[in-house]
Amino acid sequence: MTSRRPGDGTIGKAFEVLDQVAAFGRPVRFSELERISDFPKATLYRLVQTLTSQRFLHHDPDRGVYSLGVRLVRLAHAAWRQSSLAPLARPYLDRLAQDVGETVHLAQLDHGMVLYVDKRSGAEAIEMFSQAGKIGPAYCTGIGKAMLAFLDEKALEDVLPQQSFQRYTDNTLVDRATLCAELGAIRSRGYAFDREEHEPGIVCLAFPILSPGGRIEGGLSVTSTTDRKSLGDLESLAPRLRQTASDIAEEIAHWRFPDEINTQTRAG
Amino acid sequence: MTSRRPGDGTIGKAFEVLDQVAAFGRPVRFSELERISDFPKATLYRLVQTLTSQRFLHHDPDRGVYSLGVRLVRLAHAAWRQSSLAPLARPYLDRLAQDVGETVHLAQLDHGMVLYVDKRSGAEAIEMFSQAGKIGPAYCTGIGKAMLAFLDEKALEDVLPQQSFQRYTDNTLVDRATLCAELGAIRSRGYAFDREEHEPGIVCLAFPILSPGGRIEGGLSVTSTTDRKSLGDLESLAPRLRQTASDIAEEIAHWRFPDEINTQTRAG
DNA sequence: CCGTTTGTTCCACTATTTGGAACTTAGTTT
DNA sequence: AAACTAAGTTCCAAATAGTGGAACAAACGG
Repeated sequence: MTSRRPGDGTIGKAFEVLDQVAAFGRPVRFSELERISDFPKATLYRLVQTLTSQRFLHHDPDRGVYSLGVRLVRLAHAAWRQSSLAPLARPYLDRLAQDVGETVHLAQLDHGMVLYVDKRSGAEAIEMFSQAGKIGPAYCTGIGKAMLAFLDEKALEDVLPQQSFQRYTDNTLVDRATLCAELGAIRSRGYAFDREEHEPGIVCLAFPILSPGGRIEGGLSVTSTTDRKSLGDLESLAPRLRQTASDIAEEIAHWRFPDEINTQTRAG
Repeated sequence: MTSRRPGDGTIGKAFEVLDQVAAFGRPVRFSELERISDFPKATLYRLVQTLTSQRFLHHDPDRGVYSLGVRLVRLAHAAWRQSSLAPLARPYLDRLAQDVGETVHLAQLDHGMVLYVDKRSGAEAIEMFSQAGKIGPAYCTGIGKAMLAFLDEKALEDVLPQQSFQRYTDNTLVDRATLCAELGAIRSRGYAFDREEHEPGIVCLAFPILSPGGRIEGGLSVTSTTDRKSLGDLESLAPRLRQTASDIAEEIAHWRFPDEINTQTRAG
């Protein structure tokens, strides 16, 4: 029913349960889970037991509810640190945000969507939705389109069907053909705009971060509001952004992991 | 060999692999994993394939290395948001940090260790995964001891053997008996100190956050350095801290999740 | 007090995982 | 260039681990 890939067996099922718990966005009863799940009660029960024993779920015995476990936070911290993109890009983001005085985002593609991995808020705090770990659509954000545009044909073929093409504003690109044309333009221009396609009044300029081999490593964007900056104003920041994107790309390419240290067998 | 609980079958094995990748702290070759893993090559291979297909691991084909996948970051964001502690405590942390002008930590217990879930450094802003998700020892930090002291006997029995009792400084409590005595003192006093037990020159004052039922929900601490604040100075902050801890506790107790909204079947 | 809902256990059936071994590449050495 | 070595990938029969219908226990609501 759901998009569980064949061949991922029990492990895939366990992760599906995790996603279902996450989708609730709040602690959840066993019976609630059972209702939305395809699994028979006993099966679901055992999956939940196992996940709880592994601390990927947390069971509050007072309220009888399950929520995502803290071990995820712990692992995610490790994931963030060992990803080559976010930690290396950090100082560059700081400097860029300071220079341009607007909100700056760093993102990666995850399963056809934009996953924000870091953020700097500009002078004024526009409280938009975005924080590390947050996800958003790819087809209607500047940073999303910048990354899509540089996927190879095969990867794009995977990712296009995952776009929901929901209309958020009058400017949202709502079909595949229009999006593909736009991606072509972005590819030849080298960068992408968000022309209020996701939220009215919000515009952005975005660059891809490309490895020397041309593989897409992530995206970088500057976001502003129409009453502060026109698209033309934003475009004048293009050289500064391009430079930062390529600085980050080079940093990643040159990065050699501190060779051969078997570190800890769990410190404490 | 490793502490894989019996009965957690294939799922436990998959998570063990995730931990092993995390322990490297850097992208890792398949052969490196094979070396430290108890699993036969073919088995490990399939586990890694499955985890990669599920985006819990990421495979960089250029370098032939695996790292933790971005899906973890995504799930962790959901975990952080739906945990009752961290999001609810946020405004209280802000205010407390501003008032006391020192670093403030919010933590939970995870597997006998301290898991930091939020932090304020005097003035500066939040960076979620660079700081949240970090772990530290429980037996030699103020916030850790504050939480240990209020565990029930059974839970404490689980957790004490997990302490490494490594000596970090002259003041570190390095055996179970001494620690238990200290926990008793903390229980009757209501709060804990870190008397340079983890790092020389670093002291802290910490309170537990307790549910109405007496269950430990987390811990709250103010950290300073010996040249800025004496233990006595810190202790004078106790009423302020106690208040904040109980405010947070009450917030958690009163929190009723926005009843019965089946939200999205995955937005887009 | 009794019906109802929610959570937990059992166990014969079966599908999935297992891992030794053989087979490719890719990279070195003689 | 042929002969080695190491890393990564595939196969398949045997064994194990997961399945789920159904019965049971506990908690709730009127």
